[in-house]
Amino acid sequence: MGATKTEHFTDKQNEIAILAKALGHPARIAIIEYLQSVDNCICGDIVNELPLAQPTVSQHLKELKNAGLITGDIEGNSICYCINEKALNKLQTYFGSIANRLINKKNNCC
Amino acid sequence: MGATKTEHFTDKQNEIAILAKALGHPARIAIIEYLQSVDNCICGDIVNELPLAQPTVSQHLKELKNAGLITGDIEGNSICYCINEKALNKLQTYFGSIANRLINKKNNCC
DNA sequence: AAATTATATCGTAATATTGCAATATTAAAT
DNA sequence: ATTTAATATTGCAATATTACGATATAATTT
Repeated sequence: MGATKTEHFTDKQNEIAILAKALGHPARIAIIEYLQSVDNCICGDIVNELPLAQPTVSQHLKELKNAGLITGDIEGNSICYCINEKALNKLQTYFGSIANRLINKKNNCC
Repeated sequence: MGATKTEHFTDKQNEIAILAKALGHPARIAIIEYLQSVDNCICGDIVNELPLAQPTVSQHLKELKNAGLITGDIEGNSICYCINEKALNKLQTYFGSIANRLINKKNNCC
């Protein structure tokens, strides 16, 4: 054991869980916030921005990329990492619809 | 090593990461969706609803509770688990503002 | 071509997560 | 008081994550 039983859940549930999991680390939240704050997605400055060693940052970037939250394009010597807007929109829409449905609910005991 | 270096990140970053991490498993997404779908937050039916053993479900519920995403109130013999709307709203607001700021940005290279 | 710069990968130690059987706890029903 | 029911906790094995030093790779500059 130790591995998640993904096959028992729906594609949508797995998809959202993968996105949420990728954002389930403060360094990766910090990376997203940094990418969102800079205009020119000045790539590898992320390493300087974060309080972690270069290989660790590289690993976090890989996880964000695997989850589909960012893209990484080769730009000569360096790499241009950018937020994938679609993935962020998915999360916004998902949590939005859950939050909205909660508002329209009379909760008997909560 | 092996432990997350939370002290290097902001409270907000850690807070969002904790919420996202708690939702980073399809079983816990399924639990949230179930709680949101039932009107009466009929508690321990979650165990019957999920394709996992009772102790495993109990553990997932505990993690959601620790993250502040659900509450668990004793209701006689059983326990009434309910979604904490505030936590869901936090996520919606957070991803909403990131997504919105992305729209208002001219991306030079993405 | 050699040196430099930017990034990724490997290897590994420390720690965390996932899952469940067995068992404990607690309240309700008999 | 026992039994039943609902849920939590313990203990453990399998696996995953986090972090980083050392090293590899690949493009750029000298």
